[in-house]
Amino acid sequence: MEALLDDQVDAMFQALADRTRRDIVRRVMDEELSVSELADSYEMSFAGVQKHVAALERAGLVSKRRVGRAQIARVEMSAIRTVASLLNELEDMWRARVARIDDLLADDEAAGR
Amino acid sequence: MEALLDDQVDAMFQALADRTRRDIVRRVMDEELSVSELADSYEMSFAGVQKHVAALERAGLVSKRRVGRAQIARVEMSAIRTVASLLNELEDMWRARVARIDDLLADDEAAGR
DNA sequence: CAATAATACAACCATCTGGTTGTACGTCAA
DNA sequence: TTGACGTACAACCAGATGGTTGTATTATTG
Repeated sequence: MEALLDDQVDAMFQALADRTRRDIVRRVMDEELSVSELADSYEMSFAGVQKHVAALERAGLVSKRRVGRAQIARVEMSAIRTVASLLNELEDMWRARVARIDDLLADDEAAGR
Repeated sequence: MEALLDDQVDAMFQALADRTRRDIVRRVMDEELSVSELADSYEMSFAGVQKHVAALERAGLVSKRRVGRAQIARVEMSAIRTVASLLNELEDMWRARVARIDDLLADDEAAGR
């Protein structure tokens, strides 16, 4: 397991806390797209979209490769999985807590109420 | 399935994009705690912690119940699961995409390269 | 080489954020 | 009833965010 720095986790959640960036992630997950192809999908300026892609890249959720004069964005699925597992681990903690409480109740029962 | 509004998703990711708030979630998941009990764990002012709890509550990740003069915070696990499933769905999309590409390659193979 | 396309980035702006202090209000204890 | 406790919230501040326009850089095309 990689030890995740708080700064990195902050950046990942922050990057996902914007609907345009979440949409970019979904679109790029479906097929790799250049920054200008992405920009065509949104009302905002090219520079606006470019900044969003840069934010996703800083967070490690997206990477780019140069093809001619285009920069092709692709999703870094491992980073997405990292974020997902942070939340899935909470689910595990929760189940452990519920089990713990159930045990306590069972003990009370066994000890004669 | 509940249709999730972008505003709500924004708020949930945003709430999780702060290390103090993520820590509060973890601590409150382990055991319910009052706002002042929580506040004792952090360097910042009581009001600072109170605002963080309020942000988590606005995002629906935490709820509070009054006990005497204390407000006891508890995690809304269903909301955490909602966020987790948004990311887990991306994993499903990814697997579908990979399968699609594998099929294309298999077709090429079958069609004699 | 000149012109255009795709990108990056600086500078700017309004708004949001994460923190602070101070004040007000409901609840418990003496 | 009077304090003290636990909480909420307003006002304020510095710095981040999400958008804009304008300019510079690099790569392709005629």
